[in-house]
Amino acid sequence: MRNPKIPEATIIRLSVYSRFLTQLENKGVTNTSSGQIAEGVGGSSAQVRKDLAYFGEFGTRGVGYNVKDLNQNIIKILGLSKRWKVVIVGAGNLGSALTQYKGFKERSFDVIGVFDIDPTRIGSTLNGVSIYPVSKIEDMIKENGVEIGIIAVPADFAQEVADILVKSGIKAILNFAPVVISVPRGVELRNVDLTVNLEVLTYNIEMQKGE
Amino acid sequence: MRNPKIPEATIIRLSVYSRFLTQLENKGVTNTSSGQIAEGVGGSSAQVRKDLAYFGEFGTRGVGYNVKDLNQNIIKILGLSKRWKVVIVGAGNLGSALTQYKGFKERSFDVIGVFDIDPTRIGSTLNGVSIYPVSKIEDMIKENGVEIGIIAVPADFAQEVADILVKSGIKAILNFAPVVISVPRGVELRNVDLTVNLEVLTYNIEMQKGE
DNA sequence: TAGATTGTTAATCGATTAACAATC
DNA sequence: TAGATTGTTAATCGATTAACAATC
Repeated sequence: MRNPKIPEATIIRLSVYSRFLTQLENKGVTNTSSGQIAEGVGGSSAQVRKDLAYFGEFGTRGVGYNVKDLNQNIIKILGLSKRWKVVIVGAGNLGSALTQYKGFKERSFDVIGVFDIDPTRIGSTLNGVSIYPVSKIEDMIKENGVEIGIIAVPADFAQEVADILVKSGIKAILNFAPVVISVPRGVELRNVDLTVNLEVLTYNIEMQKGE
Repeated sequence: MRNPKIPEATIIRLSVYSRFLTQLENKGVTNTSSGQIAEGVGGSSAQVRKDLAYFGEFGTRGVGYNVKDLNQNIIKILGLSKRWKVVIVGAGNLGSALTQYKGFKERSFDVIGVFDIDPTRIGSTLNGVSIYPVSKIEDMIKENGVEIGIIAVPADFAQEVADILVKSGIKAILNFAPVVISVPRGVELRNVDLTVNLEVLTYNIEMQKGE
């Protein structure tokens, strides 16, 4: 294993570095440094170099990094040099917004189907993506080799949906429902928790006042 | 300062504990233990006790915790015993979904206005919340003492919107735009990064394959 | 009392930061 | 060569885990 326990925080930062490098590329910048990247993403240059060092040597001492090269390397590390098929379960407000979110396509994610239980929604399309009944999830995943599922249903149904996704062979789940769900080992799970994020803010606001 | 550097991870977990305790309350459960909470949220009992210990003694040795009491204490810690006014900037798909998101109200957040630059959107309402022109942000924040702003505009406009919010006296910002924005010290900032979350998943999927 | 479970301390683990030799 | 910046090691810092005395 050439992988000595890489912090998750490092992976998150690599993703942010990559986005920043893409910005530089678009501006026509060809060369950069750990200092410039750090400034662009709000970190330290030592941390940028450390994060990159887990995966190899991408720069030139005394010179810095080639923007395009480095970005391609990070994209490769993150697994984004291929396109990923994604299904979204829940075609409510949030599910619909996510389905139509342009940022996913730019970063190599293709939403190929949305699923709902509401018969009035089924059959219509969102930005060219069809809404199917939940009963079709398994076929869709198996026939297309879908590896990522997004859960955007109310909390009460989230575990049930997770179970369907797992049974269908999904590899990873991004959960937006405000509830803790459990999946077997081997299935990756991340939670995007909208209220938790706001609550960290309110805690911090109150702390400031109290100081 | 009776606040010896509390890890942000602790605050995030407290928010999740609180949600779990609310579930228990709704089921009519009156008493619980650090072990039960840990099981419910996928952590360890030692960590639950440690997290709570930063703020006081909420349990009884040999007995456990009173569900309602503990939840109220955590809610107080997080600053949620009052209601918070929130404005959302951006009435596109994501901003609209967030405006109509029911989970916020349940956790003491009231969205009192949405702002956009698109004249065709301005004047209509989303779930009873009016869409105003961006030029009205400052008045709205100042007149209502709004403390939290949510950014749901494209990346290119995010910094500009952040500047407006800051200038209007906002205390905290939740940023959904996929770009690093900067705010002065004293303004809290958190980022909810949709693509970064997917990219951590793809990295992990690829890692598993490689092992 | 015996059993259970907290609150807290100490030990461990892991991540970040600082420093600097290597080298372009 | 002198200046710049990387890659890497060692030092520091912080968070988690384990253990257990306190006590209901």
